[in-house]
Amino acid sequence: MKGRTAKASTSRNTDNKLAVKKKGKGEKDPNKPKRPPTAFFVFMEGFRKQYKEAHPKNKSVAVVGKAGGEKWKSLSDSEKAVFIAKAGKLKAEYQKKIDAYEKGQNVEEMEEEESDKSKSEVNDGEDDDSEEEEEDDD
DNA sequence: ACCTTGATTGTTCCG
DNA sequence: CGGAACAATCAAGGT
Repeated sequence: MKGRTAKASTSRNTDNKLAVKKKGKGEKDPNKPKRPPTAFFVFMEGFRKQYKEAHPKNKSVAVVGKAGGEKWKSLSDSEKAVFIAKAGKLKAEYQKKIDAYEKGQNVEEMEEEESDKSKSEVNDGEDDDSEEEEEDDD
């Protein structure tokens, strides 16, 4: 959870007309990156396979979903941290893709005028190769 | 569609 | 104008 500490209700409304989001799924962007899997999904990726081996005759993903959810809650913080770390990396990469995607759509129409326009370089240097596997035994 | 949880996003309101 | 807080949508997996 980020800084979004869910406060129950601060009585901050007069008419209760809170966010009504629409699907707006009509937009088709070929370059639009999908959302990266959350820690739970990353965990599920392996869990599904595991479950499939334990129950090769199962066909419902729903069953695996429920089982995964329960297992997930049964994991220790340290174990979950492993997936969270992976999700964190994926999220970072996703943000990078989004950056590129937005820039691609933004060929022109730049509201932000930068006096200095000499900067149009995307970081291509990949040096982050430190595989860190922190496993903490409880 | 079933189903899970987390993350991102959109919307509204207060300072 | 910006952040805080909340509400809703979306991400995959297999038949």
